[in-house]
Amino acid sequence: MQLDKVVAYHKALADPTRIKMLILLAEGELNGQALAEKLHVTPATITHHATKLREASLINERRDKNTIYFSLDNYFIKNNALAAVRLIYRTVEGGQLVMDDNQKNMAASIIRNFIGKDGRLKSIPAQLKKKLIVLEHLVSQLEPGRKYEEKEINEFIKSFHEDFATIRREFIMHQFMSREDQVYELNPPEMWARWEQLA
Amino acid sequence: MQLDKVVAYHKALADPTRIKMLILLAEGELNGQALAEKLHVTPATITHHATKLREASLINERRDKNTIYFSLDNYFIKNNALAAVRLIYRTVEGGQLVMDDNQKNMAASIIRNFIGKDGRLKSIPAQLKKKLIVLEHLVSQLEPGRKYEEKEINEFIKSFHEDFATIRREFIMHQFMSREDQVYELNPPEMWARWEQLA
DNA sequence: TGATTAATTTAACAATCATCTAATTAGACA
DNA sequence: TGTCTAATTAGATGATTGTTAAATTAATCA
Repeated sequence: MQLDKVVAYHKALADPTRIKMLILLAEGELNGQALAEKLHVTPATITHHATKLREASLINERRDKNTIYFSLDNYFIKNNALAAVRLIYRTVEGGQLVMDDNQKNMAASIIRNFIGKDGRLKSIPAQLKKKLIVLEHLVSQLEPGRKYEEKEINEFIKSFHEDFATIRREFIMHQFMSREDQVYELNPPEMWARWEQLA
Repeated sequence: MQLDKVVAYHKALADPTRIKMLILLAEGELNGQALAEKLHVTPATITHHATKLREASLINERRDKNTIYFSLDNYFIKNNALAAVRLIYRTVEGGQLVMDDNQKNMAASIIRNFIGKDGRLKSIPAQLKKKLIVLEHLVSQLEPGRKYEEKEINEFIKSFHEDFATIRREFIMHQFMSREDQVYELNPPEMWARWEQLA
C-alpha cells in the first residue's frame, strides 16, 4: 500500500471524462467508438483515457475481430477505494485496528463500566470518546457484509438498550453503518470514527 | 450532479505532497511551517496545497495568535472515499434518469450564474426551473441517510445564503428533504422535483 | 490482393499544476 | 510606534494533462 499507487488511483479518477467512461461501462462492455460517440469526444481521446485507466488496473479489455471491448475491473475499483483512508490513518492491519496496550486497557475498562454483567448497556456515554468505544463494541457484534432491515437493527440494539432510535442514528452519524433504501449495512472499519487520539 | 464533487475529491488526493500532509495531520494538528519543514517544501507550497485540501473540505483550520493549525476533517475524508464507487455503480441499479448534454450545460450555466466563486448563493432564483436547479445543487451536498437537526440544516444553508428559513421550506416543499420529529433527512433522488422538462 | 474498419500513435495546443523566490499582509508583543 | 513571526499573494518556470486532427498500424473480409 505505497503512496505512489494510491496517488495513481486517485489521479485516474480525477477526471470527469474517465469517471463517465466507468459509469457507462458499469452497464456493460463497450468498444472505443461507442464510448467516443456517447461522450462526444474523438476515439483518440478514448484511447488516451483508456490507457490511464488500464495503467491503474481499473478496466479490462477483450478483443473480438478487430474491435476491442472495455469493461470494468470491479475488483481493483472497489479495493482501492479505501486505500487512501487506510494510508492516511494507517491504523489497520488485517481488518483489525492497532492499539497500544494503554488504549486496550482504557477501552476495556470503559466497556466494563458501561456494559453490565448481563451484557446490556447501562447508559449511553455522554462523552464522545467513551461513546465511540461503546458504539464500536456494539457494532462489532454485527456481521460484516450482511444486509439488515431496519427492524432487525432495532431488535439488535434493543437487546442492549431501550433507546434504539438514538443509537441507530449514532451508528450512521459516526460511520459505523450506512443505510441505503431502508437497508442497513456495516461499514468497513476504516470508515469508523476513531477515538484513539481524542482527549 | 455530484460528479464534480467526486472529481474534486480525487483531484485533491491525486498528489503525493497532499497525501503526505494528510498522513502527518492524522497524528495531530500542525501549523504551516511545521508541515513545510517536515515535507521539505516552502511555506508557500503548503499554502497552495492547503487551499486545495480546504476546497475539498478535507482539512479544518484553527487560529491561535498568528499561527494557523491544520487538522483533518475526518468526516469528509471518510465519507467521500466510497463516493466514486457509489457513483459508478449506482446508475446500473437505480435506473437513474440521465441528462443529455444540453441539459447539463444549461444546469451548469445557471449554477454559475447564481453561485459565486466563493460558493455562496447570490440570490434565490424566482423562476421555478432555475430555482429547482439551484436547490438540487445545494441539497446534493448533504449526506444521504444522515439525520440532521434543524439547527444543522440552518447552519448548512447559512453557509450559502442568509435566508435559511425560506430555503429550508423550499427543500421540504419540493421533496428534496423530509422532516419527522424535528429531524430532517435527505429524500432519495427519485422523490426530488424534476426540472428537466419545464419550460 | 485491396478495401474497410477500429484502434493507436504523433505532433501540437491550451490549460492546469507544483514549486520556487520575493514581496506583502496580518497579528502579536514589547 | 516598530519589530517579530506566520501566512498569503504575485509572478515565473517547467512539467503534466486533456483534447484534437492527421497519419499509421492492425485486423477483417471480399
